[in-house]
Order: sequence, then C-alpha cells, then structure tokens
Amino acid sequence: MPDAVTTKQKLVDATIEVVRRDGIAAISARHIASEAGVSQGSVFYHFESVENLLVEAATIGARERATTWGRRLSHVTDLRGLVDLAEELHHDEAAEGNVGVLAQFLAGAQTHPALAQATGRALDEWLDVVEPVVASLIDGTALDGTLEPRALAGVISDAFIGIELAAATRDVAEVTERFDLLRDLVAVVEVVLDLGPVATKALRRRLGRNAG
Amino acid sequence: MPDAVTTKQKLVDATIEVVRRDGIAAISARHIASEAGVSQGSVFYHFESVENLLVEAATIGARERATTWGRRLSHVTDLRGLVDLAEELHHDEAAEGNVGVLAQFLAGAQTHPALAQATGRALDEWLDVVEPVVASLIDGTALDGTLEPRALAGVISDAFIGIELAAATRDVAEVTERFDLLRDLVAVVEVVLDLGPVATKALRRRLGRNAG
DNA sequence: GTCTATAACTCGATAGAC
DNA sequence: GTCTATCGAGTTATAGAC
Repeated sequence: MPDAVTTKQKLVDATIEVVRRDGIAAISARHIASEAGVSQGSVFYHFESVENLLVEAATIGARERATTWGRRLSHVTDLRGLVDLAEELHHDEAAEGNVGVLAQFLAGAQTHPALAQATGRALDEWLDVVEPVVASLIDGTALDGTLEPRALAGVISDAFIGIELAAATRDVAEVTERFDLLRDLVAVVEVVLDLGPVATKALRRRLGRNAG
Repeated sequence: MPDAVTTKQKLVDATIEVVRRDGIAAISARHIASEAGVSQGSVFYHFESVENLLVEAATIGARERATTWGRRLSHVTDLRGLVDLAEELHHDEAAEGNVGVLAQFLAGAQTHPALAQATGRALDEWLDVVEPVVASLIDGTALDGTLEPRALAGVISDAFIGIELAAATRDVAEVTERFDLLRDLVAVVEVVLDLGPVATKALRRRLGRNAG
C-alpha cells in the first residue's frame, strides 16, 4: 500500500492535532476519529487502546520535529547562534503550538509509564541532533575535553524545554527577557572559551577531573 | 471558624493529592470529593466549577512549596551550593511527587488560560524567593551589574523546571549526569566571577551594554 | 478494513432534602 | 453547609453488519 493515506496514519496525525489544539486531557477516541474523519471504532481496531495511539503519536511527532529542527541546527556555528536559533524555534513552534504538544506529552509522562518511555525515546532522538552541534562548538576551545558533549546537550535541551513550558504563563516581553539573558550568559562563557593556556590549566584544575 | 479543617480546605488539599497521584487528566469532582471524604456536590457549592478549584489549588500549593524551599534557599552562599540544593530538591520533591504536580499544572496552562494565569503567579512568587539569592551570589563579582538578577533567576528556575520534567522520562544515572554537568558549568562561570579588573572590562565590553 | 450500534461506565452540574 | 439523587452528555471498548 504505497499510496493513499491509510486510516492508521490519519489517526496518528489527528492525535497530534487534537493534543496541539485542545491538550492531552481532551484526548478521546471520538475526538481523534472525528478530527481524522474516520470512525471511532477504527481507533481500537488499529491500536487496541487510546493509550497505544497516544504513544505512537508521541514517537512519530517528535521524530518529525527533530528532523525539521536538525536541518537548521546544523548551520549553527557559535553559541550565540544556538541561542538565536532557540529563539527562532520558540517563535515558530509557539505559533504552531508544537511546544504545547511536548508539554502535554511530558505531563502525561509524569503519571503514565508507557508515555514516559516513548517521550524519553523522543528526547533521545532530539539529543542525537543537538549533541554533535554542541560538540563542534566546544571543539578546540578551552572547554574541549572538560564537558561531556551529550550531558551538555541534555542540559541545554532541558533548559530550553523549561523556558518553553513556562512561556505559556508569561507575556512576550518576559520571554524575550529570558533569551536576552541567555545571550549575556553565552558572552560570559565565550570569555572562558577564549582563555589562554595558563587560565585553561587553572580551569581544568578547578573542574578537578578528566581533562581529556 | 478558627479550628476544624473546613470542607473547602479539604477539597483544596485533596485536589493537589489527586493531581500528584493520578495527573491532571484524572481530575474530576468525584475523584476530588472522594479523596477529601466529602460529597461531590460540595465542589460546586464552594467553587462553582472544577476549574475554579483547580486554579485555587495551583495557587495555594505553589505558595506552600515556595515557603518551604525558600527557607533552604536562603542558606545558599555560592553557585555550587545552588546546584547542590537543586539536586536535593530534586530528590526530595521527586520522592513526594511535587515536581509532577508543577508539570501537570504547566501542561494544563498550555490550553487553559485561567490555569496559565494562576501558574504564572505561582512561578512569580517562586522567583521572589530565588531572585535575592541569585543577586547576592553575583554581588561584588565581575558579573555584578552585567546580568539582571530577576531575569537570571528566571532562566535558572526555568532550566530547573525543564530538567525536572524531563527527569520523569529518564533513569537515575542520567539525571545525576545532568546535575554533575551543571556543577562543571558553575565552575566555568566561577572562573569569570574571579576575573581581574582588566578581564572584567573586556567582559563588559563584550556584553555591550549597561554595566551598571 | 471500515462502518454503525450499543453496553457499561464516568463526567459536570443541578435540584432538593435535611 | 452538606448530603443524596438525578439528568444529559461524553467516555472506552466491543459486537456485528458489510
């Protein structure tokens, strides 16, 4: 079945759309089926339960976004550019409601083990995209070998998620203020990146462990 | 009515407990009333709607936590101590499920304006506690006057929220890895804090704006 | 594989007894 | 102020026609 959008695919797409528009609490087989333009019973034929469909949608939706964002991420060449891209993503994705989708899935993950597993795998795929970019940004600098790239990518991603979720409770000026401060913080870190050999040695002594 | 826990109070407490244990999607007048040991009709007598009760619970619950954490926060004397306390809070609150409660409210805030407003006010009260601590940590250092304390407190709080929410999808080792990296990052920033006058001037030039 | 129909249940909110 | 009883709507999941 190469062509024609299958009912199964329609249901996955509709699930993401309903979560985006109405939140995870509004999820029901009827809502999803109505959005997809198919029968309510087809949810249970294809996925056995609403929960399974939700897990499937979380996995596929996150993968699509990691692919889209990954293309733009690969063009980032410095820390400042990373914050700029984060702010762009904030504006684009907030407008489309995608940030809310992740928030909904994370909320579901707090009390729903299967969804937690799926969301965790989705975040890992996102980290696979962020990690090489972060690694390239500290490569050859004073921080090279002192910070684990994957853990650093994890902290950066988590921080972005936190800012995005809390943004739903704030006005535009406050969110702009957050990104402005991140740019200031990046400037502080860049001072360290440009450190000379003597100061670099002092930094690595301070970190007190494997300096590569 | 000074003594005796009122039905209204019981309902607020029970709401937080149900959100904690079962998530915001599981909230219903019946569940809450059952948890509180009162009738389902009393929800509507006291709050008119489940939504209003949820907003009230979000406000009060956050205030209680800001008070508790604020006491411990005031004893923090350096950035490293701030990360250590964050990790302590992670362990204590994760065990009690309080982190999940905030996640649930933030998720509800994405699609529920009234809850967004209440959650935003709750986060502001938390910032009132964090801001003076952050301000005291950069006071007199090279960063003094370069970073807005409230915005910095906001970014730190948001980052913590992001790490906490995502923690629900990760194993213990990965979460520990996040806090370890934060400690490394703090060490990097501390290098800048101890910068001499010449380097401080270069930093302020780089930030390119109001240096106090 | 997709549909309609339906069983068994829970929901918010109200009415009215006490 | 708190209770029980109830209505109408929405929910998951299944049964069975096509």
